[in-house]
Amino acid sequence: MAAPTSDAGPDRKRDAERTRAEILDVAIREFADKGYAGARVDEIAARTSTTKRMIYYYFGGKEQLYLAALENAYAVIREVERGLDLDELEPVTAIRRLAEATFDHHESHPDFLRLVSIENIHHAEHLAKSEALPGLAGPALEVLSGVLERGRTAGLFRADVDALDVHMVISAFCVFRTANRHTFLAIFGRDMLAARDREHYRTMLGDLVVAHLTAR
Amino acid sequence: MAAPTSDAGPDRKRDAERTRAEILDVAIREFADKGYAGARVDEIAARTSTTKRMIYYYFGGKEQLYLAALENAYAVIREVERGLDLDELEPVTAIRRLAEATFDHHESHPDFLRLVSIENIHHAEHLAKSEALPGLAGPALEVLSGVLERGRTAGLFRADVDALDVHMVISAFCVFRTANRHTFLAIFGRDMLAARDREHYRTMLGDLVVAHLTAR
DNA sequence: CGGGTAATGTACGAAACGGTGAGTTAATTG
DNA sequence: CAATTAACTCACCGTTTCGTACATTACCCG
Repeated sequence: MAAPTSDAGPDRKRDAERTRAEILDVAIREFADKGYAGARVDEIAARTSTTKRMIYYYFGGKEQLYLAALENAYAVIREVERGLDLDELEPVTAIRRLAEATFDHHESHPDFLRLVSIENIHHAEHLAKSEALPGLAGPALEVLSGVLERGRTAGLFRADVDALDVHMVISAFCVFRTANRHTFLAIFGRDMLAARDREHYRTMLGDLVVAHLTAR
Repeated sequence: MAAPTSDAGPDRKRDAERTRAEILDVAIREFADKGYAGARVDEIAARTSTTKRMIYYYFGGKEQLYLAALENAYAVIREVERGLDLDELEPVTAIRRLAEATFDHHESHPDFLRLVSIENIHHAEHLAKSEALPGLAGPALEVLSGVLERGRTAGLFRADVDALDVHMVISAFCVFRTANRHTFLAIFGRDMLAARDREHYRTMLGDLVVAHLTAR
């Protein structure tokens, strides 16, 4: 009489959604860790409580599984962006808040970044096939545009910086910090993700963006 | 009597160095394009004028070949850094020059960046084995430290920014622009490497760094 | 010029890998 | 309860892929 919500075990009931989700979860980690070509379908299967056959049953193949993992990662970051409410804040504070939210997300979701890096190595050819693609740009830019507009009319920000460029600077900083962590550590001996330097980098990002927007 | 320096052809003499160099050249492109696991030894061999056997003869195996490619890429960027002479320049100009040199190098050597990205996916485990590793940090930082010091004593720069952080910002910008080109294009419809925007990004990087250094 | 060695070409093996055919058990439904 | 379908298991296949044993050719030097 074990509850059907129990984790694993011999009395685990058949559950399509759970099985699918488990495969996807393991796949995200495996792809993020080894890259597309380096990931092994057999290995993914072995780390689940099901078999390799189920991967093909639910996803169709390695490539579709990878795409599903990638889309899932992007879906999560959109959640964060939507949850932000910056309209009430003073422009400079709002920009800082936005930068810090991006910073925090990248730090707490390292797999996302790794998948993006991997996707870039493959020239974003899988992402191009994704049906979710059109909706990906929206949230981040709309929020940012609003804040910039307010800052400009208040005479606080330069007029010649566009939203996409600001987004680029924020992303570049956060992406570099996590995506290039290992070579940076190997060469310069500094771990950009070390806990003790976290606040330093977090405020540095805010400083950087605000300085750029308010320069001259 | 064809010159032994001729490119290819039936009368090409035996030449160990040339063969080795040709393999390495092809390998760099192949690894940069497909990643470590995605690259195929047979494919690399096919693109050279020699055979797969030679790869094992000269390099020992796929992993050693990859490491050789990676080291070669790093060797090239150090050349650029050494060639810079910023001591005569006014600090603000010197910083701009340094940033632009990094910018230019990343633009003209896309393979280098891709190999670094790939190496990060593999947690820099190959780079850690490299004997060339200790010499990699030097040049870039020494030059930068000097400029910062001069800027500080001249009262131009903030006192609380260290060289490695500045280097990080410059790298982050340049790396993001090339390493994340494809997903950025797919999502936002802007090609960060488009020729028409080149000057825009180049001056933007200078603005960004200088604004950060001179803020407050 | 002839022996020796460095350089190169050929052909193949063994294991890894993505993918599938066909049957089996559990849930659902009339 | 029988029939139907969804979820799942197991064993297996063909190909790719890294690596190598072995034969062969060009070059150098006494």
